[in-house]
Amino acid sequence: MGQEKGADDFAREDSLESLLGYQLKHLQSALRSKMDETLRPLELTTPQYNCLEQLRRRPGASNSELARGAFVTRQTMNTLLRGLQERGLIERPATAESGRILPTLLTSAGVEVLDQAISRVEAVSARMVSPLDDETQAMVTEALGLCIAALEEPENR
Amino acid sequence: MGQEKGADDFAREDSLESLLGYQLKHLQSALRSKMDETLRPLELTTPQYNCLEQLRRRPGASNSELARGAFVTRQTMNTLLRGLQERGLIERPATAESGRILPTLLTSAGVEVLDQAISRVEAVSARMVSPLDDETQAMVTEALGLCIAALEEPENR
DNA sequence: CTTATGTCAGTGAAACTGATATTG
DNA sequence: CCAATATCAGTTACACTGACATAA
Repeated sequence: MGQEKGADDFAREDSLESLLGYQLKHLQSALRSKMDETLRPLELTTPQYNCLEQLRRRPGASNSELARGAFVTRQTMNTLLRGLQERGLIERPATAESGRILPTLLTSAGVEVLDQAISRVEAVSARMVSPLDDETQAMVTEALGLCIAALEEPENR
Repeated sequence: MGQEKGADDFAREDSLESLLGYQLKHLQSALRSKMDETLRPLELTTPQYNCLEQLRRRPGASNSELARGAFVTRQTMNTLLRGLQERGLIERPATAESGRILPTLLTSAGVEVLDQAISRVEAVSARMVSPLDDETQAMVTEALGLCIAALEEPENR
């Protein structure tokens, strides 16, 4: 069957900008697949992992804080958190000590699962960037950061 | 309120590789938001746009072909196509001429909507890459391509 | 009064897996 | 028999908007 087309062939003969957008989508899709795959044995999805991983770095974060870090609404994050709480991976006080914020913490079970998850995800991550030397990697990261800023800056005001 | 945290602050003090993954997610999220926003007046979602745009470059593509190009399953693409067909933006023959492939084509209404969509999306795309000179842009695109290949190559076989 | 938070409710587009039929 | 296609059916994790109460 000669007419088999790899996914990449679809992007050819197009402008440079849209190619970058396409590559972005392609890479994100591939990364998401591999992450889901490597996390499946732990019964974690990628969004769940991201949530736990954020909590490792920011213990006691609030729901809204986590939502911002994951680029979703409070409501969406709340759904994620409830699932993780039911599984005993995180805990939140029933009532707020001050204000409305309910600081979220990893349970020991959560830490345990997360540790395994991290090592698996790191392997995927390392594989992804393996073709890039440190300099290139840093440059790409910086370039992406510039793109983010350009998209997010308020345009006319 | 001094403890307000921008989304970026969450990624600090972490390894270089995961930072790239995080930037990737962040940029993709921002791009998706802006695209949805700019496409909303046309009542198109980003996946729908991607589907139409693919059809512009590959008129007569089959469902499976489009699915591969969008990194989704045939079933998912089929759902998208049905929606677009009901709106009269695409057309597919009711029966296959040969084999089971039903070649999909843009209708004139589809072309019309797509033209408007493209110019809007191009504006977003241009804004995204505006901080990068052509050389950097090309290098980033190439680097991302290498990452994709590294993730997708069969590992142990 | 304004802003940020948590949460309930409803909804929805998009993704998945599984199974079936057909064609080459 | 095998591989690729199309498609039906069912499910689900995520994501959204809207609304409301509460706290600073």
